Amino acid sequence: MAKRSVSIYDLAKLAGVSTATVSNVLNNKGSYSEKTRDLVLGIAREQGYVANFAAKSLRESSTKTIALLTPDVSNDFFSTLVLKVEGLLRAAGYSSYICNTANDDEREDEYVRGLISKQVDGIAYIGGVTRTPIQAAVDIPVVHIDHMGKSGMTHEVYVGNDMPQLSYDMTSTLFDRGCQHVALVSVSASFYRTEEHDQAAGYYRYLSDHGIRLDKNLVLEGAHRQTSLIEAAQLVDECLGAGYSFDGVVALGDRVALGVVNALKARGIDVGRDVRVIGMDDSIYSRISTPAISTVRRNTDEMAERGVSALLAMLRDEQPAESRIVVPHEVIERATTLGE
Amino acid sequence: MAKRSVSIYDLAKLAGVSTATVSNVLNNKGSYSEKTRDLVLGIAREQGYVANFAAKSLRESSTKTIALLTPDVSNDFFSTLVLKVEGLLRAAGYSSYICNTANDDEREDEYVRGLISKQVDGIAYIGGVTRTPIQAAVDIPVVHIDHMGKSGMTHEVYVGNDMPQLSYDMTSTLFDRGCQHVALVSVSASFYRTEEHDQAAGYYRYLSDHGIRLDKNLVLEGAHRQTSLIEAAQLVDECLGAGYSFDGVVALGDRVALGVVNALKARGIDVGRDVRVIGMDDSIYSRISTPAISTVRRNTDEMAERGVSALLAMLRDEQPAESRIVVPHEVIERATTLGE
DNA sequence: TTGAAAGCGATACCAC
DNA sequence: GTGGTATCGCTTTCAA
Repeated sequence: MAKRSVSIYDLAKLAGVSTATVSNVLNNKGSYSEKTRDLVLGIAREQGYVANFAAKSLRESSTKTIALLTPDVSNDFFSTLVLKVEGLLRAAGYSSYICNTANDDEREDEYVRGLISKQVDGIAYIGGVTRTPIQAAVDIPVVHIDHMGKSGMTHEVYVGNDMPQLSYDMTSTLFDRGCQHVALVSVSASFYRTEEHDQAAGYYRYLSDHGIRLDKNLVLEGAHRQTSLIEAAQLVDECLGAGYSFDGVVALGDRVALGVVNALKARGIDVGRDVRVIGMDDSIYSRISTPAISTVRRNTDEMAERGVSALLAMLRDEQPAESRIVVPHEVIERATTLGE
Repeated sequence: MAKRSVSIYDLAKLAGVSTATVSNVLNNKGSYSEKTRDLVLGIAREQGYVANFAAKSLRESSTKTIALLTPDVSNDFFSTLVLKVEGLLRAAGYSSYICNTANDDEREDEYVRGLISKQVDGIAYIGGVTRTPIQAAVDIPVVHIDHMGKSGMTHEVYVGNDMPQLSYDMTSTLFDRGCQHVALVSVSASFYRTEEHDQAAGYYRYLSDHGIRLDKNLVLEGAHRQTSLIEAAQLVDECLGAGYSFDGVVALGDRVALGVVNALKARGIDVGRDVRVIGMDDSIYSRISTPAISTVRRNTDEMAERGVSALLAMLRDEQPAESRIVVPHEVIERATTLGE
């Protein structure tokens, strides 16, 4: 297949100039007469010339390609970030590899080995949790989006929300509305348990800050063996079935929150009055629910933008201003906490 | 950055053999003694050698990379396919570029030009609609997943459902349950209007096959200016508000169906009895609804598998057995048509 | 302004 | 079984 495509050498021959000149013209580099430029460009166009990136990459040891590592693109929170990041990178002239790690260290290592071989210029680590120090392994710029970590390396940046503060704010929203017994529902949160990115930390801190006794029966954790929505509903159902009760729920994720709301409604509980619920992500799930679910906007667009520009800066060999970029979040109250 | 990585040449020098031998050992090709093999492999490992793919690609004119073109990865139907396809390709030793075309011809052309330059070995066109003949432009294998077209080219395969039949089955499901006036609700279906892939065709065909008069007031089309769920709800609301009525709804998509159900519920209509609704995709949206929404399973996993194996076959230069692969679909009835 | 030629890293043909 | 070397397509230095 592929009738050997035309090379810069062919163009040179046709134009009666050297490959050096052709290269210069094609890249707006060096100097050449307007005449040669038009000649070369004309021939290039008529021959349908397209540069061979493999050759260019080999020569320049830069592929203009970034790897997007994410646990699972089919998760809508991640895929929204992937979409945005890919778009921004494309605008900057980069292609993106998509790599689904399933949060599996081994698979991640495989990817990284492959990527270093494929000579990617940088890595955007979206929403995952590494136990392996990526940056050290690849020695190319790495940006972590939606995850905070301790950056030691020079070419590593973290962008994300202040998660402990975020869950703190969720919790305080409920108590401020008069809740007395607030449950915490999460699904697979353990994936996210790292020193600085503990999604649940704020819940615990709020309780201790306010001298409220932690009731472990109200901390419901699912292992994410099935859709988080279904699992969350089951957790709530079991808890209630076991005779425990609560009047507020901090749900770590809108899907989780929707599951909670559904489970409560199924038991005839008036969500928003009897029990208040708050989720996070401000995703479609919180909006399609009846009653509409209070949530926390995490500003993913800003995450993507700041992450990509930090990455691009590193690719230009600039030292990024900050190695940890905190994107603000914002509580959005809807019916499930307002009770209207 | 990147202390020039070790090359095959370095290995050769360290092992005291030629690059040819090293290459042979590394690729299990040609012949060499066991001793040299162990020596070379040992040194390669201790030097942390990784092949430079740019060089390999240049030499072999094959990048072991596939481009995934999709309108929008953040759409969960597409992203599920992307996830599956990427996984299968990875298992076969291919990396995947992710390209979001937004169904924009111009952007698509840009991508294609870039991809041909980046020397991708093949293209998986997922869920989009091309007006530009991709295959002709790139002259590499192309598989269209979730879209049927007329393949003329040798290296082009289409994989998807029989959409006209699918919507026919949706429609008949409703009439079989006793509906008399069935509406059709779609959002941005016009994107999909191609001769052989008209999502709505089966609706019209069912009506004419059964001598049922088409009521244009019951054909509700949205332009997808906002979330399809919201838009669908508005369409239904306007229709009802204008005094038209129906007792069945064919919704082209589960999100659309969910919007329809919400709109009906808001008006106090008993969904499943007064009005029956069927969606398609068997996505989470149909399952989280109360009442649960009847839908059509499209077997996306099978689509991905058959699409990828056809692509891999073409990459091996085999002629795929079929150039149009029809994946079976299956109506799944739930509360919104069963009325339980 | 233009060109000759070296070299990026790997493969493969052909001698030995 | 092993090695010398041309080659893939492009960029870039240095001379002319």
